[in-house]
Amino acid sequence: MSRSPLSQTKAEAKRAFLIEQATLCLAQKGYAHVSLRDIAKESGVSLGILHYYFASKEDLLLAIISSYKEGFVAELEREVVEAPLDDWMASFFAVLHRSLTRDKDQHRLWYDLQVQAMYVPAFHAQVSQIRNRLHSLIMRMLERVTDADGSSLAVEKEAAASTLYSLIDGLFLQSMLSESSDHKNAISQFEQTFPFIVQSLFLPSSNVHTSTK
Amino acid sequence: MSRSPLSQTKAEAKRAFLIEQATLCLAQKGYAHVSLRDIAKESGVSLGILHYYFASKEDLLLAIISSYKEGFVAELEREVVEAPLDDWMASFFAVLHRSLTRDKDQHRLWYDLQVQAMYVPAFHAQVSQIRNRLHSLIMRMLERVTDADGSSLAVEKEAAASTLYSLIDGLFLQSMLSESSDHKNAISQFEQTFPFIVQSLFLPSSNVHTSTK
DNA sequence: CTCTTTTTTGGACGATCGTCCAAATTTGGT
DNA sequence: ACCAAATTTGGACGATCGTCCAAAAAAGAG
Repeated sequence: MSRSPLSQTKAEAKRAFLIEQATLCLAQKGYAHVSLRDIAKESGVSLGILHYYFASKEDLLLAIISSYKEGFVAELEREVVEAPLDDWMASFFAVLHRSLTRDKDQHRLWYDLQVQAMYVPAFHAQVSQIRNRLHSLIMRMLERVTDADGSSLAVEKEAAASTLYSLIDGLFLQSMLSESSDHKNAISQFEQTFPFIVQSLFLPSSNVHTSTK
Repeated sequence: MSRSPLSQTKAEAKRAFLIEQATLCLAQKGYAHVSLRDIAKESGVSLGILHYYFASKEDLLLAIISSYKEGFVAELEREVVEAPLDDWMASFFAVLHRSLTRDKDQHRLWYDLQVQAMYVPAFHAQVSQIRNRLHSLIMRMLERVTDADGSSLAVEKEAAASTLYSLIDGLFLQSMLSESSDHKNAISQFEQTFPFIVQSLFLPSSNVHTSTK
């Protein structure tokens, strides 16, 4: 009889391990310069294993993107939801700043995958799904703030969340691109302008917290 | 005697032609999926030609990036500088909107090259140079507006230009990523929020034109 | 232990990559 | 027309890619 009901969890665990290792390898070298042999060597397994757990390289990439969603986005959702409501913008900025400096390679990989999704249609659905989750995450955060302190948005919720998302995306990209030359400068500008722009999304008549300390 | 003084211009013309064809091919397939044979076939020349005019593939890529700078950025500079000062935001948005819909593949390539520059150090200098030009372009535009209608910026020029750059970058990326699903939605949100955010960069006491029509 | 199933290995396969070069061709000065 | 330089060709080279597979090794049920 089949042993799959018992060994299935073990197989999935190994599959998850391989996805994790592959993500690390991919974050280091980038989509264009990584090979299945790199991933296999980095994971300490043979090359054939990857084709045993994943049908093809494209299959592995899709699993990596999906895993990235469950990891990074879930963590971000938890941190944002659990963030204190008083001085929320400071804590929100702190989350972004910490993620930007600590998980730099992960974010670089995220932009890489997004760009690849523009060329490879097979990646488009997964990437779009993550972006939708991030978009709704930002929108829920905005709702949470407006509900708490009675403030209101200057534009409709969808537009405000979309704008804030684009701004954060652009600021992250800028901060990562200016690596050695003026990285700290970009970070400080990030810190200076981010709360300012966010504040402008709200109506000036409301009592929004703007402190960043 | 060497004929180089005369044929040099001809050689440079062919070099420029190859760069142009290579840019087109690269914009279609993306950095990760393009080969020198693709470029050669698309250009109607043999493979060896590319190594006759370019030392290596990396050399060709650098030439492409440099050519991209001279093309797109120069055009943008001309259009922005020549833009009318009255209702400047409307014309500025029009330039961005038209470039976003017409030169879509070019912009996609630009994000691709920026991401690759994060992995390949050899590309970093050229990409950073273009970004600096775009940054100063935005800053000059802001200066031009403030000088003309006597308004003033809410934050320092550097920070304002940096923020505006990041916002445009993020909006472009968002608009391109949401291709078939809600592309027009992203465009309309772009149109709705962009002048709003730009306006918030200026002090509310000034008489800034906010119309987008 | 025995046997079936699952897992893993190491290598082979054809395709394609960037690179390189000798020979053929074209070009332009004299 | 002649010749030397510049240009172009087509193919070869080794390396590496994703894919695939037969056989060995490991694992668990009986």
